[in-house]
Amino acid sequence: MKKISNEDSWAGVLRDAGFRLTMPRRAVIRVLSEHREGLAPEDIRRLGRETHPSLGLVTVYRTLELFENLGIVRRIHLPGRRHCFCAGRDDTHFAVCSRCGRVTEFPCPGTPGLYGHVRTETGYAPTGHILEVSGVCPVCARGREGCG
Amino acid sequence: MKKISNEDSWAGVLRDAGFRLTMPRRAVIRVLSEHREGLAPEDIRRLGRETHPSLGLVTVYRTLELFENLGIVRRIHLPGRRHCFCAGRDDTHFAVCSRCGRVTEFPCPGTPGLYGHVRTETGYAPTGHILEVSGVCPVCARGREGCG
DNA sequence: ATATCTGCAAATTATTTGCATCGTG
DNA sequence: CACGATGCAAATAATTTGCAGATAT
Repeated sequence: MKKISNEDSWAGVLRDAGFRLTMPRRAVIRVLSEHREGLAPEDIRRLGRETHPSLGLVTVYRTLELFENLGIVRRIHLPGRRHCFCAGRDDTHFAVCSRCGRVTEFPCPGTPGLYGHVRTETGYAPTGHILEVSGVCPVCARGREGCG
Repeated sequence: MKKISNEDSWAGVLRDAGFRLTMPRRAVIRVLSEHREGLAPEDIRRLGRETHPSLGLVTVYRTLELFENLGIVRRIHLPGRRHCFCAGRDDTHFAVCSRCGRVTEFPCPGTPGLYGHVRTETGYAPTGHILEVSGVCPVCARGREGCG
């Protein structure tokens, strides 16, 4: 019994939402599926051209925006200024390796405690949150050569 | 006994770190002290010109970078793409009002639980984190006119 | 006095838009 | 076939750099 791959599952999300499964989108899906680190739009275009040589940067931007809206790609807010993107559902969070840039998803530790804390401290009624943890990934912690 | 104002305290940080307290920097400090919402560099320049008419956008960028490095100003990563800046120490977090954009600092709810969770789930050794909570601020929750 | 800081103009980088064409459903 | 999607070129927005002159200490 074949396990449904990440790529197949994304294709399903696209179709279910009424969007077409085109070659450029396939290329972007493949790139994001095969990489575990945050990628800038320009990186995605370059890597995507390995399988779809005519892939344009504009299409990458549009595809990322679409995938972000569909909840299957996440924008990463690195300490610096450039936005990166990564495969990931929008109910999870990311750990970002400060050595190699690898990104790993982890489930939300739970909001009740946090939201109660915020309500007490600020009076706000919380509705959502962004959480990113930076640290050293297992590969970098073990070997000296890192994982990049 | 006069309470040390935010502005005086910032001036102290600057001097202690060996930087000069110039008019443009005073202007930026004043703007950030007087506003409780995230401001884009362009906003800061416009508001800063009320007291220092020759304030340039480039200087605003450089000042924000300096203040961020000194740990007295924080970059806010809004859902969209534009970076905003806000007064705040770097050991706190922000609640951002989704209605009026007001930003309120709150103390970190504590990292041990979170970091243990991340370690278990990902194997990463956490060293820091970004946390932003979105919600409705008390002013917007009460009146209909919001606070903007 | 003098090294830091500033502001302008211009360069660079990031992102969006217009439009003719292409390709999926 | 029809409409959504693409890619290019160009427009716009965001940020950085070079440098001559101003200014805090």
